[in-house]
Amino acid sequence: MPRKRATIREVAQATGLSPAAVSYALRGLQVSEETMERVRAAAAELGYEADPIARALASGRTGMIGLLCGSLEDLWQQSLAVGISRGLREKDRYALILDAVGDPARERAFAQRLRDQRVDGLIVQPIDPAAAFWAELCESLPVVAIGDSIAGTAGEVVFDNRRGVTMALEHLRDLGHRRVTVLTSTRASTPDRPADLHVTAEADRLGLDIEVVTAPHGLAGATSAARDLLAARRPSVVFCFADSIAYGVYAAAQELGLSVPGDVSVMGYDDHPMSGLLTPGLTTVDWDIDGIVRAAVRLISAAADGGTRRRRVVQAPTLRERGSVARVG
Amino acid sequence: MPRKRATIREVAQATGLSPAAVSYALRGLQVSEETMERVRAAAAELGYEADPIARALASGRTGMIGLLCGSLEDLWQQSLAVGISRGLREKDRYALILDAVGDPARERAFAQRLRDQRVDGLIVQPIDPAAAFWAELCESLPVVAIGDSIAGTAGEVVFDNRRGVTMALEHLRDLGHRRVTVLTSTRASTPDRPADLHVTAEADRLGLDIEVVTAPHGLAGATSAARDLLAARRPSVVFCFADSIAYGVYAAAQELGLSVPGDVSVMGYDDHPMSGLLTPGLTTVDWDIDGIVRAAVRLISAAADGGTRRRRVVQAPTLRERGSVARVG
DNA sequence: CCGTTTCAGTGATACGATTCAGTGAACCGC
DNA sequence: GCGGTTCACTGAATCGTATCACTGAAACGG
Repeated sequence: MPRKRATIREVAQATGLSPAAVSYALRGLQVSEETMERVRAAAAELGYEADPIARALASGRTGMIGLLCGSLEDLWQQSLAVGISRGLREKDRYALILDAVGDPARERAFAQRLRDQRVDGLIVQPIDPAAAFWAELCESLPVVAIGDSIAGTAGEVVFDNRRGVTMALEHLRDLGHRRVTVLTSTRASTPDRPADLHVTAEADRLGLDIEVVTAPHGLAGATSAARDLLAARRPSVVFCFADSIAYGVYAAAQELGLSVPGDVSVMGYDDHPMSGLLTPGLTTVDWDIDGIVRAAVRLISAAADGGTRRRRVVQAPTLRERGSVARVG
Repeated sequence: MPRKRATIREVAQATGLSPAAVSYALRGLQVSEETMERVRAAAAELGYEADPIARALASGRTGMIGLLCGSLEDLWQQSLAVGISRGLREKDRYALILDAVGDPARERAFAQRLRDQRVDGLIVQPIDPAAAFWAELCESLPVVAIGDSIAGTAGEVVFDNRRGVTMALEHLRDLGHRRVTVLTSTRASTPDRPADLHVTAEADRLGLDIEVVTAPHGLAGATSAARDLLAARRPSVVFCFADSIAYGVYAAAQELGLSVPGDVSVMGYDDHPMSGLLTPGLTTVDWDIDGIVRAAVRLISAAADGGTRRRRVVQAPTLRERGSVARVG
């Protein structure tokens, strides 16, 4: 039978102190050096460790940070989640990760569930940044948004999507492409997503013809959408709004016996570690995932520790040219 | 200011019942149909939802399952984690994911931390299945092991590694390879890992020469180890003990201007979704990740719900031949 | 030497549920 | 109409910690 855990009361008894004193001592508060030592010794002796649940109930704090992902089918978001999780660990916090699977309703339900779980803060890659419930949520706990901006957050790490889109489209134009098919996913389907707007605006400015196609989320969804697309009309270039969507295009091209970039050029957006390993390497827009992770962890830690200044970090893109876009015309 | 949450007491007051009755009613226990309806209505009216923390303290259950990963640098383990997390959601449970980053000491600390968090069960991909602390842990909560067997678990999903290794090595032998370099990672560095044993045993049986090289964990570690390996002596084939290690070999080969499989053949182990997208596709041993996810979720749910029968699921491998292994001799 | 701070520690209560033992009423068969 | 069940519900204890309001003693300045 599992030996019952020691409680704070037993430590109190062992040291002849009150439970309150022990509670303070173990957190290095209000007590003399000597008592602290004594308490620590007794705690070690009894194998005592504070019960996180009871602690959470009493203090309202858990040490956990909620991480609400838009869709973990996306490999880039997986990398982000893993990175953030590890970054938080180094700050002695834990990540509670939930995956909205591209569904706004689930995003809402999960966000509230995380609040109920008393996470000390929430990092979110919003699917629907314009939704109303965020306002209420931001009032009851610090929120850091990644990607899209949400009103009322304690901080945000946003991508300069205008710049990223411009970079990508200019690159395509410079290589002679005139008509661009944009392949996005349901993750990005909210009508007024800034990135989508930028695409049409920038395409206009650059004199490019644009066609936007939306794929179901996930590698399978992207592959099947790409298959339909490539089979129906063969676009000269597909601009994918996530590297993992581009992977789907590679897969579809392979199935159909088309060569990249010979028959169809592909441009990505994200830079996942695998993108350099494909043949040809995927030309993409790199958002510096490590930088994003560091910024997000820093912002949420500061906010959860009571920091009050609202911070906004704008991530600058870099073009990674690897060979998946051909020169034409 | 955030409106304070409604408590069970307020619902009790609103319905004229005792808090106990409300508690029962909301869980569909012990009360009349009519009262249940009344309570539900009042709860909805007040926007009441049970506080998960208080509930956990009182009942000792959290609805969470701990997921302790060996190393999330490994893309395959990422897929596994995402899948399990989603599978648990469908059973109305949440996953608390921790990453041991290939470090046995951390594995131990995290396992105990998860127990303290009162997870209802623990799914683990053990780094060090022989460690002593598992026994104690298994006594205090249901544990399901994936990959390697641990004594005392409530269930396990193990891979028929003997069979998988045999498949891979026979395939290499059939294609004429006589000397095989095995590239493994620190994740697999425990001296007596069964899979390693199988390699030498099977190699003996098949009359193959074996050389084992260990890489640091993660894509970067694998790449640098592969770079050293390929530069020093050019093996005819590298058998990687995880697809993500194979990705490192692809990267190193590309850097060094070597072709796969022309200059060096590569065999993987896992079958990650990306493996089919590389050029050439990675020949690998597929463990049916969806099957593993389903089995693990089923086992831990049963155990956490009080099921008592110890279950063992043996996963059978399939060879995915894709073209990264050349015929020689 | 007095009044005020500071220090170290105490006792009680709060956090918000679950759960156990018990209670009165209704119902049962005989 | 009586002992025994069952039903629907109540009251109180419990989970293990944090925190608030105090208290007695020591330290301090003038």
